[in-house]
Amino acid sequence: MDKTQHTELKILEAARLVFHQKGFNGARMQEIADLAGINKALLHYYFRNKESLFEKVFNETFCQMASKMSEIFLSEMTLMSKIGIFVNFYLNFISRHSYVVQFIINALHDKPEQLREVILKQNLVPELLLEQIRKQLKEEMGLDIDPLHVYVNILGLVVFPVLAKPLIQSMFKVSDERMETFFEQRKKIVPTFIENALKGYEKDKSLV
Amino acid sequence: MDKTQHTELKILEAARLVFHQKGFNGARMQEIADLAGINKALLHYYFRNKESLFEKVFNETFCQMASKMSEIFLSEMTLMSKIGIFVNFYLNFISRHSYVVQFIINALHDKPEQLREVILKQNLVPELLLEQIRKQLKEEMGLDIDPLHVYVNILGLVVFPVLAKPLIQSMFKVSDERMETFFEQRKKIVPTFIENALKGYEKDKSLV
DNA sequence: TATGAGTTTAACCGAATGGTCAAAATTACG
DNA sequence: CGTAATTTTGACCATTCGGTTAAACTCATA
Repeated sequence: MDKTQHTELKILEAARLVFHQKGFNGARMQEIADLAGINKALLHYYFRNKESLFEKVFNETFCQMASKMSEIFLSEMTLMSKIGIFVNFYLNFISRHSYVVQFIINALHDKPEQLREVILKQNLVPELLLEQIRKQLKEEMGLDIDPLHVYVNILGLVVFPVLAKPLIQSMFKVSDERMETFFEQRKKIVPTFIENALKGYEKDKSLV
Repeated sequence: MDKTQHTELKILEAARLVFHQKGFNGARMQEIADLAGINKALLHYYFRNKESLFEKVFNETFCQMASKMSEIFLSEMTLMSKIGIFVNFYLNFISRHSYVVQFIINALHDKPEQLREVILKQNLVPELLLEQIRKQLKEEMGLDIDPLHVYVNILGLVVFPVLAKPLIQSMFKVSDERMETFFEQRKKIVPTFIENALKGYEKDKSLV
């Protein structure tokens, strides 16, 4: 059937918008129904309840993020190229989907378990990603650093400014326009920052 | 009267706990009342409504964070010493108050305006902080980098891992104990990472 | 001890919200 | 076309939740 798929898609799209912006607690089933242009009862006809609808949206969103991350970091390039591409891609992606990261972090904060089943169901193997980074750190830069720290550093430099955007803006009176150039600048600054940092480790390898 | 202050403090303490962990939407006035060991009506006797109670908690929490940041970065030390101390202090503080950052970010996401009045009321001048960093970058390291980028980088490296703790743990199957040593390691890794990165810029000052 | 302001409580209210149900509309199909 | 299955709707329900009210209790003080 075509029509039922169409409504289901419309519901999911509406749910995505509302859940991303307001989170589980802030979202209203009525608002999702309205946005999808349907009756609230129909919402429950397609998705048993709020939880299951939220779960669908969460899985979908998380997979989208995670698969792109894997794709980049498991590809055939130098580590520094990957980092450059990653930073660039995510700063673009996130500015168009600014709620996504906060959505994921909040969802996981409330229900940390829900991630493992997604990972299993989607055959994601995050450990491979770390192993790949470790290998490239060693082979390309002669570094014996814990890849998790490096990975978390990269994510932090990219993701945090997006999360903290409202904080930064109202704290330092940054206009929307200047904020946009700020993010644009980071596409260059962050990769250089990371490269400098990693190259600095080569000289003294003492620290873990 | 002593008794009234006592109840007010008990309320604020309870409200802090609940709001920090569950946010505005997730928090229930009843739960706060229970935790404070009082009647729900008494809650509204001391604080007009949920919003005003939340605002109190938010202001208090934010000021606590911000004032310590200012204190460190406006003190008389080299920039690198400040960074070391900052990283150390916040990794300790945050691990004991793990919800605080997420609480602030979420609150600001929902109501970005509420920050400015806090800043004004508390006489915080965030611009001074940036100016100080700019000056020290220039004088101590010969760098002409936008201090906002540097500041955001520092925050990102410290704060993001805390926000993403549940993500990291379930994604890479990290045990609670290993997570604790992970944060402990960062007290050394992050300052070195930043120092390396900044020193790397000295060689080619081309980038913004 | 009587008074009155300040404090605390139990009971209650109205609106919002997630969810249900039975009937109506639409579609699939023999 | 007729009938059964699927899809959609409006009305409705139970519960939760923020907030109110009026009465009761506490306690300082005159």
